[in-house]
Amino acid sequence: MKTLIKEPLTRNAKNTFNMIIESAIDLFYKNGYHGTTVNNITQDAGIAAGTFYLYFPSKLSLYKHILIMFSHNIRKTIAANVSEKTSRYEKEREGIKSFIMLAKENPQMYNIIWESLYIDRALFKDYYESFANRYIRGLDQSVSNKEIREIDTEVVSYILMGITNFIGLKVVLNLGKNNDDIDHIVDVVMDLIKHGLFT
Amino acid sequence: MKTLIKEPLTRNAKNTFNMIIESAIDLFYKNGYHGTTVNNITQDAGIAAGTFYLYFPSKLSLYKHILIMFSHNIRKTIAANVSEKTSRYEKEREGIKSFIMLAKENPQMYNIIWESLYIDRALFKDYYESFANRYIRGLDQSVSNKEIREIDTEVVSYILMGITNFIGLKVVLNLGKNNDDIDHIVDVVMDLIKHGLFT
DNA sequence: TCATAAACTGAATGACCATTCATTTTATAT
DNA sequence: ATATAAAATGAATGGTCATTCAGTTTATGA
Repeated sequence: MKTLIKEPLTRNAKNTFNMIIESAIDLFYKNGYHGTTVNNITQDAGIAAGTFYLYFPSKLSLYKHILIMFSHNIRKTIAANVSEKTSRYEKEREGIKSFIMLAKENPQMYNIIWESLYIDRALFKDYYESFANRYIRGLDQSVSNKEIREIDTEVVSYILMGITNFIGLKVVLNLGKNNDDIDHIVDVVMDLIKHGLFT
Repeated sequence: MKTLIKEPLTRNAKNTFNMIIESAIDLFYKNGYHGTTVNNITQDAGIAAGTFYLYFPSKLSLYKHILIMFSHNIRKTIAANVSEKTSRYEKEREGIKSFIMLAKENPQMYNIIWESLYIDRALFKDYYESFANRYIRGLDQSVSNKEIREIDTEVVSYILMGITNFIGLKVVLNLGKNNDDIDHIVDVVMDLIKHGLFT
């Protein structure tokens, strides 16, 4: 793969580089990848069309760069918050809550990551498989600790990612009602995970 | 909204109409909506480009028509299978399994529905909100029956949709391992929903 | 101050693609 | 057999858009 970006060298260039990224995040979110032209991005960033290609070899490479940024960001944020908790229950609660808060604060992130399924399927698969693998490792450890019951942790990791993602979707797109009280939503999730659904 | 389609009248025309839809489903799945041209579709269907516009006023209207077809199909299939079961537990199991089997057999369905988020956000919101509303109604009834604990059924409906969708995603995209034994996967889901995750 | 490299410009290019329409072919009903 | 409506054709149109490039401006360091 060709290099994704050409690093800006000077202070001014770094600034231009960042403005391109910020405009792109905003426009990809609002109008989607295909609904956003390179000229839209450069106009929004207040630069000439050609300047774009000083830093990114193509529109796709910019998209990939943004995806990788988000991916790092999510992992770092969640890992930092989760590591402060000790019990598996608290770790799980914190992981779910961190993700939903992140999604709520950066709705762009959410949309852009999912869209990768329609831009570069391999990228999407990679993203979720590596996310799942980290999850599985944590769950396996908790099974050893006897904090979690003996259960297929691979399937469980997709179950938990599914819950978190759809709750995030609900909050970000404001599906249904009551999307402001994140703590209540997380409580419901934890209640179900702890006690099950049935009487 | 302009009408989505112009109904074909004769036997031959119905055939042409169906070939357009089949080719489109296949190509939208393989290359995405934006990666598929109307000429791709007509070539695959073995007809002239102009013929397309006898039945669909635009590429988007074809996409919407397909989405509505799938939506009906999913609801009808799941509703039929679920109605054969009596207990909430069995209904839930059947609903999850039916969806995953459907997704496995029609991986196109899956991809095309999610892509609506990037083609027409209102369509996507509509799809999931109305799906959730049906789910909520069923859950509320089971709460009345005392088959399900007192719990926020709206949040629960998104939790369950999230689980089903991500498990479906895993199976369809073959994420991770062990994606052939659907019964085992459904067992894990039901185990978690019944007994919770923790010791 | 001057030379050099880095940044930047924006009009032009060429490929792509949804949609149209004048014309032809096919099926049907009397 | 003939008239009529329906179905089908496919080249042409017009607009969009990623990308290029020849030329200009700005910053830096000796």
